[in-house]
Amino acid sequence: MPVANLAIAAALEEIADRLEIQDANPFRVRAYRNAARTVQSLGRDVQAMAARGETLEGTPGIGADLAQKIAEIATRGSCPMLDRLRGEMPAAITELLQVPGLGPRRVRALWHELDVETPEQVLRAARDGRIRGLHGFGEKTERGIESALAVHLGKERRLALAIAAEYAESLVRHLEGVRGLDHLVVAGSFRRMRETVGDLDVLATGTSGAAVVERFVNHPEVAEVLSRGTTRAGVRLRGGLQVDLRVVPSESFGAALAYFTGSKAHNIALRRLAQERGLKINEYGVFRGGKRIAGDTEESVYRAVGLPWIPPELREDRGELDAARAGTLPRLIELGDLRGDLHVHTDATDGRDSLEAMAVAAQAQGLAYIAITEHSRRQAMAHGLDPARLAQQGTAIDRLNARGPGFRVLKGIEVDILEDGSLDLPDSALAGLDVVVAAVHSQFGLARARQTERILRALDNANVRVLAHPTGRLIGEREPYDVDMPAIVRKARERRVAIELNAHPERLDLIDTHCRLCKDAGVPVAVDSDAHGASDFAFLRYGIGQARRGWLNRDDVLNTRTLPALRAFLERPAATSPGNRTSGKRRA
DNA sequence: GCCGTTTTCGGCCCGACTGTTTTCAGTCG
Repeated sequence: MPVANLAIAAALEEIADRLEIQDANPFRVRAYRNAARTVQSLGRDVQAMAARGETLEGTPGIGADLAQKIAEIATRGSCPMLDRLRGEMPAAITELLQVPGLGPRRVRALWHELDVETPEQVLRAARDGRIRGLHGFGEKTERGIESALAVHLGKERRLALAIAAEYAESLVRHLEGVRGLDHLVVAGSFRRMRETVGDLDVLATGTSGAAVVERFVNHPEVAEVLSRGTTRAGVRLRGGLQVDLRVVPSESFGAALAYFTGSKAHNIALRRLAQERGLKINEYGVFRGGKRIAGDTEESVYRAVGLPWIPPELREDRGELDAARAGTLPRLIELGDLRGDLHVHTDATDGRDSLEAMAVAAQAQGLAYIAITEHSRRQAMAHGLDPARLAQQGTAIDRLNARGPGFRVLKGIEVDILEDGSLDLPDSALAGLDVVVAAVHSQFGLARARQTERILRALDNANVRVLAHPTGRLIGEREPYDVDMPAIVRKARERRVAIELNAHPERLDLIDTHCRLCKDAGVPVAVDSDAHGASDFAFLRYGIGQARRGWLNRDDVLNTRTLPALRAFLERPAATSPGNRTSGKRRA
């Protein structure tokens, strides 16, 4: 999504937060939250739309009023209502809503009764014992707030999916031995393969909930038990990750799985659909009146409301229910569909393993080909290749391929896009390669227009076949650089260039909504590991998760193609007369 | 604030757990 959309969504969330603290109509609050979500996952740049005088009116959940407010926020960063709300309450107060255990009512009470408005002030009030005296608060609540605030002020709260996966797998192993345990699944955003995970939701079915809960709270990593009942418990692990467990009867497995997989927005939409049919969905099943009519499997739940099963990665209320109803759900790509990997490093530059070791590992992963794409010379710290070393590596690749048929190693490069949009290696060095992957590794802070122009110019070089990690973000570390992604996708279509979905767990760059942008434009996406070591091909699983979240099917992904079909795509258009914009080399 | 072949007003998803309560409000997912 364009960065500006994120800012607009944040402003809408802020309105919702402040309205909530003012005890506004909850459905009005929800309207703002829904609008924020819509703007955030929109493929179009709302700021650019506003500049053209277009609004979002008519988009589901956005009427005349919200459309007008969004346009104003897009133009000047705020709107009169937000200005007014900001004037009526302290600036930092919305941050308190992020603290577990603090909702709008308590935040309002703390602010009005104790005149505290920042996390630090509330923490001090808790430590001074000033909170327990307030109506509706007690000593335990005060201690809960104190400990939640200490965590909140300590560190960021969302973990990369790959890290969460290690905890999830450990928890599953720990619980598997419990007697009477039937199903055991980690649901939630983890199952939806979101790029970061705020907490883990473990769902179990079986005869003895108490036994499962008992085993669960005794996991060696548990630092604190937040709650425990006979069917549900919550803990915080030593690393700070919160894990919630829920145990339901086996006949409710499907309903509970759907329920705890979410997303919340998807569930709300699904239950509304059920309501229209005179049904009620909860975590125990689908009910007509008092009678249970479905719930043992997820399929049965969706069937009850007239829909086919919807893959978890799509459950974000971004049109999947309509698509399911229309029978147009995509047949999502699977890890096994990948035939190759077009972004791989070796120890010739900053990789950890040799060319041969990388080839062996890729083969073990089930791939039929890889492209070796080292950094170019500008990346001095990574020992980037100059033309001579690139040629040397080509010779080594020839030798490897000569050993026999079957697995193939392609010659490539991850060439730097320099600040002016030119490439870090001359065309003469690039022309002989099988695949040229271009990427930005410097000057992340350029203004949007310049950054976009820089990348567009790089794509005009006819040697470039793939644009790698298109926004340069590092999850939780570095923001994406500010680019006009719709413009880049348009250029990629025009130049027949693929766009990479970098599967490295810290990158996962392309994001899901941009995957859909590519899909809709017919621009192939390359799901690549960016492997710097033999074990890194395992990253592909996360790239596939992200691709599925972006609605991609096998045909949308470049490296599902057979080697001959891939080569056909990689082939440079024959040189033609200048000015032909779909083929031919650009003038230098 | 949005939305509507039953409605332009009156709806808007559902349940568990905790703590502070004597029957429930607040929060969370």
